[in-house]
Amino acid sequence: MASWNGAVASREELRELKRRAALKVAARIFNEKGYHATSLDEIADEIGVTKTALYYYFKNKEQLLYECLKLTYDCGQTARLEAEQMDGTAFEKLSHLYRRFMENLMEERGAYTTMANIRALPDAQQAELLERRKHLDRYSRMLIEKAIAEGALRPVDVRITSNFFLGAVNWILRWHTEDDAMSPRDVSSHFLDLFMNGIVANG
Amino acid sequence: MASWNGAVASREELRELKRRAALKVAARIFNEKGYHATSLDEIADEIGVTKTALYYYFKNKEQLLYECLKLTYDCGQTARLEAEQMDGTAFEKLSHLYRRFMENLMEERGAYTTMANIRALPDAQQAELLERRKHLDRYSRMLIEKAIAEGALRPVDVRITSNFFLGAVNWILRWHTEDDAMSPRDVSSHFLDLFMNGIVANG
DNA sequence: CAGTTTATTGTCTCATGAGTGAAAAGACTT
DNA sequence: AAGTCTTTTCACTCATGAGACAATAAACTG
Repeated sequence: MASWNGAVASREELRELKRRAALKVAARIFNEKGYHATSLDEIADEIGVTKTALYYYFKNKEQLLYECLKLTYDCGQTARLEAEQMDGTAFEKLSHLYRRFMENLMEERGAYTTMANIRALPDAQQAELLERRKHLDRYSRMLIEKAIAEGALRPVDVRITSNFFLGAVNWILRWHTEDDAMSPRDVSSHFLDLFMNGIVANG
Repeated sequence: MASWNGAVASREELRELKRRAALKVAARIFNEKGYHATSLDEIADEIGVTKTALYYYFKNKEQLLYECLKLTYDCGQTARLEAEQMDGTAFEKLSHLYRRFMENLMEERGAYTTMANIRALPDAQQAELLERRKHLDRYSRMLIEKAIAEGALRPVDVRITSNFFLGAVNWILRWHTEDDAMSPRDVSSHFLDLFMNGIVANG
């Protein structure tokens, strides 16, 4: 690959752009083959610089992982804040939360959804990410419960349902690439439809 | 942990039991933190032996990975063979395939569903596993298409639907532990129900 | 275009963890 | 209880990849 990118911008902006680009490349490879299987040399090669250059932008490899994982929860948080501001039923909020979460993940292209590797991080960062995950999870479960109470959803097991859908969502970044035939919007619509309505024919 | 296990059996049997036990431990840790993040020392420690002892049972670390991944497709294959032998609609076969695949995975406890790490294997083994995955995938997509033609399923996008459900299934081994409150049978029933019927209240 | 800051590289160290080989410990014969 | 397998360990090597540091190159000042 060539080098960083051809955009024209100020110093600070350029630096930020390069950081972003690096994060994006890192996230893509992490999603493809996993954090531990990815070497910094590999990421650097693909950008077109040497490993050492990466250290000018990131403290270390963990920092790269941390920021990718953080982006995952930024995507979730953005979606949650939007949902919280909506007025409407719990069902509508839940739909919005999930749809936007998926769209954000696919559009961002810098997120890494495999939480298993969180263990590689220092305790403080681990705790922060776990807390953010919990927060998102609590909100989503609360909405499911409310939507059941509303009568919009049938009385499913909240834990299982949550694990079911989260698994499907976490897997998206493994198979959906930037140049996929289907847009993030279409994928998330379809996923939401499958989640809400299942696949059996009605009636 | 103590050592291998207290069963009484013949030489050959004992050896096989130990192999199995090791595989089970390895798979659990792989599912927890990923293949590359797991050291042989760690696996050995948890069994109660030294790393070198593992080499008496397995050629190398790759072999361990290979056998865990292979078990995943053994689970799928068993389910497929059962489904193929059934008589009934494509819908019924599809249900059976998925249900048994999930149950087998959870009961087996030696499978590792993260195909990303397949790259760590030699080409021949990679090809074999990819072929087996393809086979399972083809069969499952064919059943979905047939079930749509039957009118049992609505006309969903087969690729997206398949990715959706497989993601959810692949994630199971990450959160379902042997001593989970819910049995494999219950989890798979619930998953199948969610997949088939979605979560919105009918009518 | 000399001087200063920013960005990148080349070379090196060092830790970790996979894999080896020889020795020891257990178990099983006769 | 000496002798032979089988199983496990101890002590080592060796490759890989993260990270440090000093030296260059590029870009921006006045």
